Amino acid sequence: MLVSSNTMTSYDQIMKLALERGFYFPSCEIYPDAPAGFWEYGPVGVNMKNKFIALWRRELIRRDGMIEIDGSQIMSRSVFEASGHLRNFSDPLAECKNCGSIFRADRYLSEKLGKLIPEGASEAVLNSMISENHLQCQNCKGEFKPVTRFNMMFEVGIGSSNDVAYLRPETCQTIFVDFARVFKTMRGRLPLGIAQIGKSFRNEIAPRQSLLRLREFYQAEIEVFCNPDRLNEVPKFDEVRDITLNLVDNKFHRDITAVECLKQGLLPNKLIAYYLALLADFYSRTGIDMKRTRFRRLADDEKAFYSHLAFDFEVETSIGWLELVACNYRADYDLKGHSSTSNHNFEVVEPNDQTKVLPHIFELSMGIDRSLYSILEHSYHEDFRHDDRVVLRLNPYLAPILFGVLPLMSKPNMVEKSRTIHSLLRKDFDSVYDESGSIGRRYRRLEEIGVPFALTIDQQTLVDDTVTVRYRDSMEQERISIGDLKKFLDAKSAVN
RNA sequence: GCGACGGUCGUCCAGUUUGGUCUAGGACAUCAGAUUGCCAAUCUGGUAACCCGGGUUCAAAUCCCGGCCGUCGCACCA
Repeated sequence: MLVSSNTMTSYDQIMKLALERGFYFPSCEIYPDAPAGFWEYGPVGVNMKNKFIALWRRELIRRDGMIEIDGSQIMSRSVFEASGHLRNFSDPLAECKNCGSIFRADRYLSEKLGKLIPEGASEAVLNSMISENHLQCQNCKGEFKPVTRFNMMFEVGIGSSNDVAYLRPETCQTIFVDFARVFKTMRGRLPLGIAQIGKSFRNEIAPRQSLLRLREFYQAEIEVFCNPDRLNEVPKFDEVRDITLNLVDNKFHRDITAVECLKQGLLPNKLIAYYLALLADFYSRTGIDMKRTRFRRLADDEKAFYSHLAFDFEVETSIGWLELVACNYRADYDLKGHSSTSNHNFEVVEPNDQTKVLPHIFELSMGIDRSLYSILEHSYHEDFRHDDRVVLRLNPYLAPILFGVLPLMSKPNMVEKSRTIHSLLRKDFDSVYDESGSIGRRYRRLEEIGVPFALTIDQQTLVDDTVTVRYRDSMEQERISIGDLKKFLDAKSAVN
């Protein structure tokens, strides 16, 4: 039993580990004009990210029979006319002429005047309201410049004529735009999940806290296309009915199962219950402490403009509750929009009764970067019994490196044997070879980046072809013959 | 974006108050050699930094201005 604690794990400790060991670090850091909100994954981080994605594919995509696409990051202007992002993905801003403070014009007005400002109020309307009511900056009593709109999308110019296009602010638009072709060519049937992993781009005003609020970030999105009249026809629901969802609406329903949520009317239908449970099941395999997670039902004023019903999957971290996944019932908002803008027909035929239906969409929009941060924080332990060693207790299938090969002594015959053993395994697993420093130091180095196993080559190896396997968490050891190592490592790195 | 505070080796910190032996120091980490040989041992040696630009000055890590970045608060988070 590991005597340890991660109750003290802080953002700063994870940041330090990330910088020192190559998980992630600031983009363009050698130049003084490096903009905020852009971060790179180093060698260790990228391995972990790839493994997280592999787990996502295994536990969500393949498990549920979803299909996956990979689209362009730059998309045409029309896409965002149809999606509503050109209209809604921007805020009217009022800037003080004097001190430069910026306020959201509509909210500022409604706060100061005590009345509701309509969502789509034009700049002209907002300007005249400001001047009629003689509103001044609340910080310095300065006057406001005319209201401008700030859109969070990055604009790019295409070709020599610089035609306007945008970096996608969410990956899911590709899935909507491609839906008709993908559904047809893959002979789809509702309900069908179409998924995508990729980068999205948002011009955040104040990016902060490394991976937690980025301007360029990874999303893993799943769009479930469904028949709105058949949201309770989900035979697979029984597989997940007993999975725990910590649901929060106006009160916390801790340890409530998916099936109980349905019975109590906390979730509206089986389809939503099924996918929330699937998501919870996935995260329970990442090493995140599920006792420190919740599904929070968003109030109407918190929801995105396209969302009819929204649950955030949140994780408790040292800096508070962090949104990892947005689960939105988008209804027919997207396909309707793309349909009318493009004149493309997105209806599909239900095979059993030949009715035409415009699918509704339930979406699971996962932030990969935040997920990885949360896994790191929940996995970070200090072992007070052994010199406060830092142990990253990652599940083997998420560990950036599965094992290290270590000669006990740097004697030529032992080094040679170790290299031979490593070359037997290195193509099948992410691994390192290390002969530098004392054996204890090398163990410590490995466990800090979550390497679950160390294979130590000693005198006995040279005699009987066995190695010592040392376990990261318990520090226990056992002897395994070289011929069995691949099978052993396969078994140990399997998802359970 | 506003405000407050800050930015020195990979990481953490000393040095800035009062400009000058700072040719920038330490710890940890890292590399090489010696030694040891199953849990961060020891010894020796090495690599490695004043965020960027401008200004003041005989002289700037240190003072001033601007920018960039970071932390926190406000605002924002579709």
